[in-house]
Amino acid sequence: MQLIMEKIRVRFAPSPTGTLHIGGARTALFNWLFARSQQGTFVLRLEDTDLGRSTSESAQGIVDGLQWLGLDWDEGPDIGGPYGPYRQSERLNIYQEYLQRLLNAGHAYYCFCTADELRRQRESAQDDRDAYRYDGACRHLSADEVANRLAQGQKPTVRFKMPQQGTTVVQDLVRGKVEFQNELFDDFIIAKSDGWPTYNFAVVVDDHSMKISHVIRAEEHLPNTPKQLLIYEALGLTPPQFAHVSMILAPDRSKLSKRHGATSVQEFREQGYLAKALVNYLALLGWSPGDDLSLMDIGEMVRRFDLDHVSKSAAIYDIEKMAWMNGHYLAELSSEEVFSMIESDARTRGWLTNDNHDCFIKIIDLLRSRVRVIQDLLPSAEYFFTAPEHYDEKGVEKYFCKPGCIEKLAAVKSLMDIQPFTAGQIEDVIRSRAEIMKLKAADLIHPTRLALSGRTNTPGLFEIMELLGPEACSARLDQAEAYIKALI
RNA sequence: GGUCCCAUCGUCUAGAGGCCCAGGACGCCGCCCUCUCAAGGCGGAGACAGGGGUUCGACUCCCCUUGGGACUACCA
Repeated sequence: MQLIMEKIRVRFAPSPTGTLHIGGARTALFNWLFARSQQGTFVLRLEDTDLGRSTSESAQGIVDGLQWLGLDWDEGPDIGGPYGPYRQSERLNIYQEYLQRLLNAGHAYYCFCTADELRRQRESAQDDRDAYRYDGACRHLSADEVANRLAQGQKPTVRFKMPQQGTTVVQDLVRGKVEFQNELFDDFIIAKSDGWPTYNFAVVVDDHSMKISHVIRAEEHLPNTPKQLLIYEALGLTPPQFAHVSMILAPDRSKLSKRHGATSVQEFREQGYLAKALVNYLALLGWSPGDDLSLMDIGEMVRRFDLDHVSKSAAIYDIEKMAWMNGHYLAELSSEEVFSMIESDARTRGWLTNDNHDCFIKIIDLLRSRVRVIQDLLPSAEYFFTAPEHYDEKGVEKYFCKPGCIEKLAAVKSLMDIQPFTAGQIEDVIRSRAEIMKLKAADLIHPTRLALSGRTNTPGLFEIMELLGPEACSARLDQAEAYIKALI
């Protein structure tokens, strides 16, 4: 027997009240992967019914972030689609239509209690043993009474009439069967007094009218799901399938927030992380391909993605592993690609000029395996452009303060007329000189490195010397000699 | 407080009753390479939260405890 499956349609529905967090990015990624792996449709919907907090800048930031990650959508606010509009703020008439249906059928009612009254009730219930629930004061208002208050210009909210008994079962694709007692819920508000729907009502209307087949979203929405299910039922609609993915937590196991460092996609981007790395890392946070594979391009993820391997437990995000992955993807870029990513910064620093492009590429090749994020590359390249202003303290102690150091530096300096001045040549000459002096090559190399770069750890010394050129090398060796003499 | 979810190395995870005295990855440690630091290669330490069941057999199933998390708004 073959089941006729409806076309898979999923959505990512952020509220544009902030940046695209990595948690949201991962939810978007899972939806996207699911859609792409099932030949389904991925829709982007903006949940901007909170008029006070939603901003267009935030919406733009989210859109930019998704695009940067490479998560493209088939329908959305910018490109439209058959089930639009895709911005909740443009769907008021649709919500009102469904709201009216609920009102007419007696599944919802007007509530004239003010926000103030409600807040007071909630506060005084704080010390009680049980949870606060709306007392249903307006549930039984007569039709006349309602008409009267409406005529007076009072602006009511609309509440959903919660069944007082029975249980609602959420059949979750990652969590299995989850049951809720209806009596524990109160008559929650589905439309605010300004006429706009609240989240629990708007999602139902939107997911249904956009023909969403699978709702893949964060676990924090699981307790909302029974309310939504009851709305579907009251409306006589078939609900979509649900899959609640676990949360991403900060290293201290608390909910991710600004104090945990970079948490938004934008910040990672600015810090020099690669989209490929972020996508790969996020995919593995809460999902596993089933075998030992961990580095995957997005195509591989699409091929392997399935909801069965989405984990139920919360994941703590580990910046170390993220950085390692970034280093891996950084290594895969061509030098020119790395170059283009740091080009403007390099010009600003005055290091990149119109005629040192090739030299710059060589510097990138020397440094790239030594940094994990692109933004660290330039700061570690300073000595290629300016003579050291100070020398590493431990290095000074270890090399400069040792007897014979001046002689060693002088010996290297005497070699600066090497022809051609290439890494290979320089290495040959310095090594043989060390032999003549009955020294290990390292005895010449270490003080020279410190003299030229001010540091004890750098890429290969001979490559650095080639790029610096004989004049700069000589000058820096002189500078170091003067420094050492001043020490004594 | 109430409701719900979750629980394998420090972290991300594999594991769908015997294949597991538990596999991989990051990190950590050691070795190799080597002019240092990275990168790379090789090796090592490191976990089934606790207690009861069920079963010939439990990391896997059930219950309790403990611990974490989410929700409890005219936010989403």
